Formats: sequence, structure tokens, C-alpha cells
Amino acid sequence: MRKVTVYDVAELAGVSIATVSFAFTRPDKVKAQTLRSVMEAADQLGYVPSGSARGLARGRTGAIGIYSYDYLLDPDEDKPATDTETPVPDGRLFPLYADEVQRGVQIECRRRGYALMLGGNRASDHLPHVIEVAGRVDGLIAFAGALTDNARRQVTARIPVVELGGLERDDARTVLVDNESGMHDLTLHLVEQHHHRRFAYVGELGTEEFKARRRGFERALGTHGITAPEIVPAHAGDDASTLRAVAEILARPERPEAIVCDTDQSALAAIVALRAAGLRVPDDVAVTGFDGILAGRIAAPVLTTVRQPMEQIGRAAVEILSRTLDGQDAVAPAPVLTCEVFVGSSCGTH
Amino acid sequence: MRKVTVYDVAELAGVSIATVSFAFTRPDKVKAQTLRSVMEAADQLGYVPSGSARGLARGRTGAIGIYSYDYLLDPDEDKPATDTETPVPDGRLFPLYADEVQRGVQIECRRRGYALMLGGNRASDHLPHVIEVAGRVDGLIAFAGALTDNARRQVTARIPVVELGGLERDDARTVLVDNESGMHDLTLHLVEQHHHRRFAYVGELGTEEFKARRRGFERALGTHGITAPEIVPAHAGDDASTLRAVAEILARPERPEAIVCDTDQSALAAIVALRAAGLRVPDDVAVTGFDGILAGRIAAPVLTTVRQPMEQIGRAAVEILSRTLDGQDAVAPAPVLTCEVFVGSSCGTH
DNA sequence: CGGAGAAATCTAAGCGCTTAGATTCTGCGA
DNA sequence: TCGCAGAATCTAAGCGCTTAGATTTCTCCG
Repeated sequence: MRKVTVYDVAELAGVSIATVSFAFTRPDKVKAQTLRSVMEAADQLGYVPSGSARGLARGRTGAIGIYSYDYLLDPDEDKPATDTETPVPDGRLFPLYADEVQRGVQIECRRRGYALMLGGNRASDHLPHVIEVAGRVDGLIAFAGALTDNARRQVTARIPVVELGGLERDDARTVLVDNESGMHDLTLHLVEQHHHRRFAYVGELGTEEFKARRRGFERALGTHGITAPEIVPAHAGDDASTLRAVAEILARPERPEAIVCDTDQSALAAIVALRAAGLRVPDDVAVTGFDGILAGRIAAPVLTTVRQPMEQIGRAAVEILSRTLDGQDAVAPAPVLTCEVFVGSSCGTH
Repeated sequence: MRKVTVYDVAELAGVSIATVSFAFTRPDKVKAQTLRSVMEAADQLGYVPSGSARGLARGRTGAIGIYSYDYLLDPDEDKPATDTETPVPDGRLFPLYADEVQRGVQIECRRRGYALMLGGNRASDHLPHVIEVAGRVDGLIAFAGALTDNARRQVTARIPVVELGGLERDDARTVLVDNESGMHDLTLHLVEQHHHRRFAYVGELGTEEFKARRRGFERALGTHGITAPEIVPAHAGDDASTLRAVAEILARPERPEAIVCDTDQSALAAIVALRAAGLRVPDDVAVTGFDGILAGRIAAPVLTTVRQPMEQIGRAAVEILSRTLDGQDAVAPAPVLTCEVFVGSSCGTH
């Protein structure tokens, strides 16, 4: 099955390859009759233009890449999806933050006519994985934390990058989401509505968005003269770390009234851990999350959290990239997307 | 930001471009010292190999494409996701069949080192949408029904295609799932456990998998000497069609004891329609679905259905494609994946 | 120390498109 | 009928890689 090329089409249609190319890309430049005979020849031969050749000749591929965390894909290759060690909701069953953002990216790419490229070759010996992706696309959307400094430097030297959840830099844009206000408002709710004063905070400071959440937490407590507790380290992609964090908290002399987690995934795992320890949520301990993923919405108790506009984040990222690719980089900066406190029942029955 | 090419790297490293290429693709063929200086030069310049050039020169892109239904993406662009006309679970909130299959595809692509390409340019004036995708990848996974006959012909002439839910043909492979047995067993459950005898069947015969489900339904009823009812037409991607189907069924003189739907999406919509008509599920009417999507699992009542191994389907599709691309086409045919009846509470409290 | 064979590197020819710029057609007014 | 502008088409030069096959450099042994 030798591949059909412009040459074959040109020959059958009795024109030059340039005309074939024009017929597909600028049909108005070609006489109607010529156009028709080219199209007929193409159809008859089953011509499919080579994306590689196009990309090379045009200098752009028309595709956008998305570089996400690895832990969503086969964290443990040989472990069947259902065989979880803990009854924490399975990330492969419920869409997580990155999945919902990705959906937004997908929608907006489709709308704007970009192809979307996910992942790529495993890191080869000498090329980091993300480079493989970067070489195939016109722009890249990456989750902060998924990119090392070195990789970012290398990629941004070639194509525009939007880094979700990071700082706005001169080489990488980001979609601005007001994480700080979200966490601030949530914390205020806990203090003012539920009159909690003894808190624990489970999370990390890995990227800018996590730092902002922590700031919001501290600010809200500060307003009420409460000293913010230290961060008990846990990572969203690693339920075990949350279980450990909760164990550590429970080992303390005084049990907190509320455990504030910086992601829903952590919060859901925390609830599991608390239950395992014989505690009731929210009666004995209140728990809150951050993100607004589906699993939290349908959990029992329904998770109180801060909902991020995930689909919008994805769409905005594509929009920024698209503008940059069209050379309108200096246009109005991306507006700040807001998050919103969602009061479920895990924070206590008011 | 002129793009850094092999030429730049070669010059800085003091070697030919061939050596640069070798350094990246077959490092064992290059002297250690040369390798090092090439890598240093590449790193210093921020070299990112062009995927287009690679693809063109190698004759393959290393990417696999997935072509799915459109209705998942922005069916109604300007309608916010939450503003549903009916309270049918929103397909943008819960992952659907295609989403779960896609996840499997994603996982297996990653595992095997393929990049995954989603969608692509909107259909341009003269190129059908799928052709745009086909030109960029080494193989294509398509949902049956998403591909017209003409498009399939054209695409299969260039690259191997796995068509999910279709017939095995000489030009397109498929992943075999035993839909017939699944629906057969489910129907048997309704007859033998719940003693239902009056059925309605809501669905379609659009692709081979739907036909197989219908066959399973008829066969099970036949065993018990029950005549299968006509199909009341409804399409999974179109809740309104299910609502109409249910209305039609309820308008009949005799109400069925059970409504068998050929997808979960239909079944969930049917439940909504029945409730709207003042009927209780399953007390007044039993309802069953097919697929095993998340929304059905967490619905109230929990949907009785046939669970397809969706992730596995996606993975198997990639595996088949991968084998074909490696020229091992004639190797053992794909095993038949089985589905499994999942008894929830929508079929009656036995 | 010379030379053979292996290893390392290089030269050069594509891969299948796009697109300036050159060339050929067309239709129309004088 | 001729000349010419504008439309249609063509020629040819890349785009940035890979990879046969040629060439040069090493390595090792007689």
C-alpha cells in the first residue's frame, strides 16, 4: 500500500503538483474545472495529504499539545484498576482535575481547528518526554509541576507554553485562577459559620496555585486572630501520603475540629482515613477540599470544597495559545477566573 | 525565535548533521565523546527535533489517532454545560462510553510509546475532518458510526484502522466484544428472576454492536417463548429521542413491565421520562441499560446494565494497531472480550 | 610499521508538501 | 487583429530530518 502523494494526484489530473496543492488549500485560486478534476483524481486514488510534509513545509503543525501528570496513566501498570489498597475513590473511575481541564482544552481545540496531541513517546534515552511532544506541536499546555525547569526552558525556546497553575513568566503564560480568594472564603465559612478554631492543613506548596491556597487559608485565619497550623505534607496524586498525614494529625494530643485539604483528592482520602480511625465526618471532624471534582460531588458526605472552573481553564489556555500563535500576544491579558465555595455536608451541618 | 535545527547543533558541536541525528536516534553508533559534545550543543541551543521533519523522513509519525463522535464536544456551543433542558445526567459531567474507552487508548498509547492525536481541524471545504486526522498518524481508532463508508475507504487505503463496534472487514479491524451474550444474559435475568413478560426495547441498529444486542435480546426471549417487541427508535447521543420513545411506549394501551434500553445513556433518560410521567422505577416499570458507565453506577436507582470492559477495549484497539504497524498482522486474532451483567436496583428488587 | 577490517563520520539524496516568482493563458478594449 | 493586464498554472527551491553508501579514522595484529 504505497502512499498516494500529490505527484500521483497531479499526474492523474494532468496538472502540476502545485495546482494540486492549491486545489486543497486555496480552491478559489484554481479554475473550477481544474478543481473538479483534481478532486476527482484525489478521491479516486484515496489521497490523504501527509501531515508531516505539510507541517514541515508550512512551519507549523496546526496541533496543540497537552502535557499532564503521569500518575493519571497507569500509575502501577500491573495492578488492575479495581484492586485498590484503600477504598479511596479510584482516579481511573472518576474524572479528576486534570481530566476536566483536558476536556475544556479538547473542546476549545476542536472549536478553533487545532488538533490535540496527548503525551508522546516515552522519554527516550536522551530526550525528555515533553520534548517529544513539543517537537510535534505549535504550542503546549502543561500543568505546573509536570515540567522541570530545564524542560520548560528548552520548550519555551521553541514554542509558546501555557503553564496551568504556575506563575506568569516572560517565557510561559498561565491561566489565572483566584485560588487565594477561594480558599480564603472557604476558610471563612468554616470559622464564621461553623465556629471552628482548631484546624489542620493538609497539602503542599509545590506550585503557585498551592501557595495561593495556603495564603488564602492563612489570611482568613489571620482575620480572626487564629494562628494557622503548619502544613502536614500530602500530595494529591498520592493517596498514601494523605493517609499518613491524617495518621500524624490524629496522633497529636489535641484533635482538630476541621481538616482543610488543598485538593479534593486529598480530602476524600482523608475522609477514608478518619473513618478507618473510627471518627465520623463531619460530626467528629470536618473536612474540606479544593477543586470541585465529580467524586467529591457524589461522595457521602458531599464534599465541601472550592470549585474551580475547570473546563473554562482548559478553554482559556487554548485561547491564550491561539492568540499567541496568531501573533497577537500583546493583546489584553487573560482575565482572572474565579472559584466558588461549594458547601456540601463534609464541613458540618451548620 | 528562529527554530534551532540539526544544522545549528552540528555546527556548534563541529560535526555533520548526520552525526547529530545518530546521536539522538542511535547513540550507540557514536563515540562517547562525540555524543557528549553533541548533547551539550543541543542543550545549550535548546534543540527540539521537529516532529514533522522526522515524520516525513521516517515515513511514520509515531502517533495514533482517535476519531470519536462529535456530540461529546460542544454539541451546542453556546449553551452552558449546566443548563440542561431535561434533568438527564450531563454527558459533560460524567464520563461516557467513549470517554472511558479513550482512557484505555490513552493508557496503552503511553505504554507503547505512541503519541495520541485527538480530532483535528474542522472539516475544511474539501477534506473531511477524519482525513485531516488520518494524515497525521500511523493508525486510526474510530468508533463505528463516526465514519462514513467513503471516509473509511479513503482512510483505510492509507493507514490501518480499528473500528470499534463495527464488523471485522478486510480493510478495518475491530475489537470483538460479546454484546450478544451480554444482552442475552441480562434479558434472561429479567425473565427468570423478575418474571417479566411484557417488554419494550428502546434503541437502534446503527452499528454491528447494536445489532448484536438486539439479537441477544431476541434470543433470550425466544428461549422463553416470548415474542420480542419492535424496536422503539432512540439514539444514545440524543436524550430527546429517548424521551420521545418513552412517551410513545406509555401511550400504548398496555404498559410494559420492563423497558430494555440498548445504552445506559438511553436508560438514564428513560428513567427521567418515566418519573416525569409519574411512574416509579423499578416498582411500576423496570429499566435496564447497556455499557456500564459511571453515571449509571451512581444513579438512584442504581442502573442494572451490562458492563463493557471499556478501558480494555481501548487498550486492545491500540494493541491491534500496534501489531499491525509492526507488520505482525497475521498474528493471533484479537480475543473476544466479554461483558458482564451488573444487577443494580433499576430492574426490580428481587 | 603497514595494512586490513571495523568503527566513526560524512556526503547527498530524498521524504511530500508549500509557495515565491516565472511562465503561459484568457478575455477584452482599442 | 494586436497588446496587455490579470488569472491560471507551472517551475523550482526549500522545510528539517533520516539513512544508504562513501569516506575517513581507529584498532589491532602479523
